[in-house]
Amino acid sequence: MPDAPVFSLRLKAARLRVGLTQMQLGVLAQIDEYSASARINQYERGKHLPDFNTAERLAEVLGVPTPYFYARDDTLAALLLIWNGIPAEARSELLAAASALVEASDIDG
Amino acid sequence: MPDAPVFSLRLKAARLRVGLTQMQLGVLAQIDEYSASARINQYERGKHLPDFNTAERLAEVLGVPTPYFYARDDTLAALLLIWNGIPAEARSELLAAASALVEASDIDG
DNA sequence: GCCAGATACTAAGAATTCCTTAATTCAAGG
DNA sequence: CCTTGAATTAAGGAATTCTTAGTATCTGGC
Repeated sequence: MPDAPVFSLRLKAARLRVGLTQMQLGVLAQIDEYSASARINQYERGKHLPDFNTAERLAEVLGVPTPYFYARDDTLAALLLIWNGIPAEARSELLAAASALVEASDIDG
Repeated sequence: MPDAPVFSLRLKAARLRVGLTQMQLGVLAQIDEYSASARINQYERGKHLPDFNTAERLAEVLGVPTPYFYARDDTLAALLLIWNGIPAEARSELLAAASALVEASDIDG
């Protein structure tokens, strides 16, 4: 299967990290138990993509921010994974650090 | 319109920042000129959502990372905006800073 | 106020995509 | 082998989006 959608790769990676089967993931994300397995498989194989609400439920179950599923850049994906693992205060610090980097790159071109 | 999809809000905000009309944005994102206006409008009004490929083209035109469209959290959305405005080296620094924050919050719980 | 052009917005059927169902394939143990 | 759980697939029904054509709203000039 050439060029699987980003969504497929990220979903599968996240599911395997957590250690769920396709069916388990689907059921936890409130998909009907009779179609849960097929649907998660279709997402991971790149056959279909879920709507946004489903994506959000999958993200919650897997402990990732929803945007993670849509991040083609691996470095950004890594950053998004970290985002969900730190408390609100640390998130603010991170945003401040990012703003500082903007200033820096603006200055020295 | 109660609870417009995140995508709608982010798309409109990004388009207005850049200063394009709905039609201009659609055409630049390679949508047929006869349907460009209607489609962008449907996205911004939350009537429909685009497929992933279209979302990526819109993101490129608007100078935002694709995941930005799916970020419900405003703080994360701000971070994603910064991401596209800094060079690769600064991105690595940001990821390193984020990793350091994980260590910190792991330690002092 | 009125007009004209640009921009935003909408309805509805055509086109496309996803979801459900039922079944098949694959892998690891016993 | 045989069984069992997990992964995978086909195909039609269900749901969504896209195209088309048109209406509405806004803005500047007169």
